[in-house]
Amino acid sequence: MTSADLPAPTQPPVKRARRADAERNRAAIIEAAGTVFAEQGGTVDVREIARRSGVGMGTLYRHFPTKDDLLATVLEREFTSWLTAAHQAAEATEDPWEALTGFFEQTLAHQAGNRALVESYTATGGPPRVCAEYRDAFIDELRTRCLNAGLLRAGVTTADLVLLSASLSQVVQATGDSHPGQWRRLLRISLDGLRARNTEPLPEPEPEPEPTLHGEGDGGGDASAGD
Amino acid sequence: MTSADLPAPTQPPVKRARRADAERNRAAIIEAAGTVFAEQGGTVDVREIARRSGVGMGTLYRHFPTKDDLLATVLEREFTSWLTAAHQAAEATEDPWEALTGFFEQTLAHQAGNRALVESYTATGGPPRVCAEYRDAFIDELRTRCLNAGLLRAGVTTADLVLLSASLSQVVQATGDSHPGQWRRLLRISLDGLRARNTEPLPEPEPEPEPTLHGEGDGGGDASAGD
Amino acid sequence: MTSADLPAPTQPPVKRARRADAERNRAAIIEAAGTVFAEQGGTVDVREIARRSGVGMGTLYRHFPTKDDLLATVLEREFTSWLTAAHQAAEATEDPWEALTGFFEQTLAHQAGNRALVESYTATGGPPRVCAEYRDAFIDELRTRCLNAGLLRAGVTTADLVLLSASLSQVVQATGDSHPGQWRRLLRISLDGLRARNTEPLPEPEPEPEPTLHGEGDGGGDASAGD
Amino acid sequence: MTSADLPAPTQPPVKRARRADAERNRAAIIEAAGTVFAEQGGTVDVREIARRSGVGMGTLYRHFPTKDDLLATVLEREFTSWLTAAHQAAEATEDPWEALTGFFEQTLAHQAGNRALVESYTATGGPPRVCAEYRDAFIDELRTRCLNAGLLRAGVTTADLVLLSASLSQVVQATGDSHPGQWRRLLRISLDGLRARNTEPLPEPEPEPEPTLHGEGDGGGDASAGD
DNA sequence: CATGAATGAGGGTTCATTCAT
DNA sequence: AATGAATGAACCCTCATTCAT
Repeated sequence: MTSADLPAPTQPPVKRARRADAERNRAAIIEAAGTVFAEQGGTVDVREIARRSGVGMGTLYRHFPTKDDLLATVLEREFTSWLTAAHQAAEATEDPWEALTGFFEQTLAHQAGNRALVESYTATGGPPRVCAEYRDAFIDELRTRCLNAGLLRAGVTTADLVLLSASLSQVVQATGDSHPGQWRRLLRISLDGLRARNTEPLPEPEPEPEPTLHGEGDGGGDASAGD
Repeated sequence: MTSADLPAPTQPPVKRARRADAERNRAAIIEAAGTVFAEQGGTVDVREIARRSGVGMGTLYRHFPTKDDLLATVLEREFTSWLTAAHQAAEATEDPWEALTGFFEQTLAHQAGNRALVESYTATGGPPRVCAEYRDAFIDELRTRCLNAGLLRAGVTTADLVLLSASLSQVVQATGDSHPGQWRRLLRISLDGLRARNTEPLPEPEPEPEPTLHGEGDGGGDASAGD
Repeated sequence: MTSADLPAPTQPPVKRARRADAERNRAAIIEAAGTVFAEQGGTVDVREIARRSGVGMGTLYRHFPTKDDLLATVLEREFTSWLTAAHQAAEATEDPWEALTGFFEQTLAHQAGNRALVESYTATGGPPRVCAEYRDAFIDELRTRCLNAGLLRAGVTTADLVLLSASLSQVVQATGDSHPGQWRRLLRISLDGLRARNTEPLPEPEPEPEPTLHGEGDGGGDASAGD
Repeated sequence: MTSADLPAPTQPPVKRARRADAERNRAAIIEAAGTVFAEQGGTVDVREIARRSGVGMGTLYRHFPTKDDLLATVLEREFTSWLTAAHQAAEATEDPWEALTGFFEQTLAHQAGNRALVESYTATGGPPRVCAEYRDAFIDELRTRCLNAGLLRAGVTTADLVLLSASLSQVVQATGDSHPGQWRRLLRISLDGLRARNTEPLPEPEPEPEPTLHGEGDGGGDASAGD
């Protein structure tokens, strides 16, 4: 993933001299911000992040013109890395249902204890569009595999699955300290509700009010839990 | 302007009047706070509440020494009123499963759009102990009825149901504006996962880590979603 | 100027209790701000003003929601008090030309050393509309008196006089420390150029570009130096 | 990317190249700064200047140890070039009064729209000494020509003329957008006040207070508007 | 020497809480 | 007891200047 993987024998390693340092700072900021946002949520003092990154305020603001930009960046990275890992895990799993289960397990384990991440589900904006698209595509894949294998309840949409994961994430968050592991029970229950043996039709989703902002809504594969 | 202007010849003169006045103020504050917290969440400016209650800051702080105290009081009241209504509805319903379903429906309908209430699930603290106990007792009743009727999955605990309701509440909140009604699908899925036909055993809850703060947890009927 | 001047025997002196204090603070803020703005211009730290007023930041911002509001208020007050004094002096002066001269003298003496005031001529916005109108009306009066007495050069507009005063104010400012009194010479020169014995016609003012904001422009009595 | 890539066999090798490069940078900085300062005044972000010059911050600060130094340099250059042009124009004009008039016209036309230049009249410091001397000498020349031709009012000093030009410059600035051309009227008025037909003596300049900083001021040929 | 990233002291503004009236 | 003005510690962000590369 880093350019270290690519041999660059004939190129002058110039011009990236300062960039290296800056990149390290940027990384440090993102990492510190990730930690701090996860621990304390999106309302932390920016100074705290600067302090923990070991950089000055100016550096922080050079890299991220706004606190919200920083938060968005951090969330996007966490989203992406989570999705990547989840995707790989799912592809490595033969059994479709096991893949679905594993996805949820991984998701919840990953998001437990990340306050900012969970906050992002409630906050306006939600995950960045790109992530959401990627996520939806991936989840849709899982869904299709399970459907084709006759394992998934008829009528379950991608949006349902997305919402379910978001919903359970918040449970993980809420129970994280006092009842760790409790969420596995809920997950099992929900997944059992998704099994094909549940033949009752699901209630039709009401038509969306005004598609003012979110230009989705094809009725079948809709998603986007977080906005 | 004060009720002191009104002579109250036959009654113990001043004290009562004050009391009444104070009580009215307290009620006004709680009502306004309820509205405002529901609309804008727990981060609103206290002034907004004072303004809408028609009382001064001093009065507000006389009744509630802290913003958090006010919030806790408001939440407790909303919790209680919700539980009372839910309880009555449940008692009026013959069919146990219908009672359970109705409870969830009512809960989610009630909590949709109450930002502070939903926030309270994530925030440390959660609902006050008294409420939690009441709630747990009530839900346990629902659970037992369904169990006895052979409708509820074996091994489902009160805590599971509590968590489920909290979890779905957050979904309602998050999807409220963009996908209203979407939550009914999730609810159906979850409830189907709770049906007795699901015979797989649920994962055992791990033993609690350190009962540092919340001294509950009898192992079987434990609950308390919000801490 | 204070309500102490008005006897209020039959009214309850209630309800202004806190107001008195607040009013004193407000006055203190305005006075301190006046001083500080005059000394250092409009860029001073708000904290400095708070310090010199003896109030906290919150108090300052309670009275003036924005630094600019404070500045505007201060400027308006200074404008008004200056105009009032100038008006009275002019009315007390028989000779029209002497009235005009006195007005300029008073203006310049008053504005010498007030950085913020002079800055306001250059800054966008200028004096508040009301002040400008009052000022223009007053200057127009002076102008008419001189014209009727056959003392003022034909074709001189109110706007000319307004501009002249603004212009000389800046000279006073610029020369204040090093060449005090120097401005009197310029003033004399300018006034002599305004005398009726100068019979050459003045260049026509070009038509205004776009009357986007300032709804003036009757061609004859136009004014508004500061925008 | 540097000129070091170009071999310069027949010349003293490196040093000159550096010098040339540095000189080009310096010129670029000054030019960009001139534009930016003129457009936005002396408070612009130094980065803007660096960006427009195409040099890094370090280079900029190597050439000008302080933002103020850069500003001073820019102003000095603009002053000088303006004076040079004005001087030439004046020398090419036969009629002394026309020369004087032309000087003012040119000055005002030149300084209209140069925010920093006009700001410099109000700011402490003013134009650098050298410029002031040159300017004073030149204006004194104009003055003498007019005096000798019997066109200029008796007692008018160089300082008066300097101040007048500064004063009118600010008017131009202030009215530039809303009332363009308005300043010509004021200029005419002032010049008419300078004509020899005005025989009233001008008020004596008060003796200077303390020649703390600016050791000029012989009473007759004094000048220096900007401090 | 050039570069541009880093620094950090402010600057304007908000808001939970206190306190004089 | 009620009022609402006062408080001041934070908060987010900017920008002149320095410094490692």
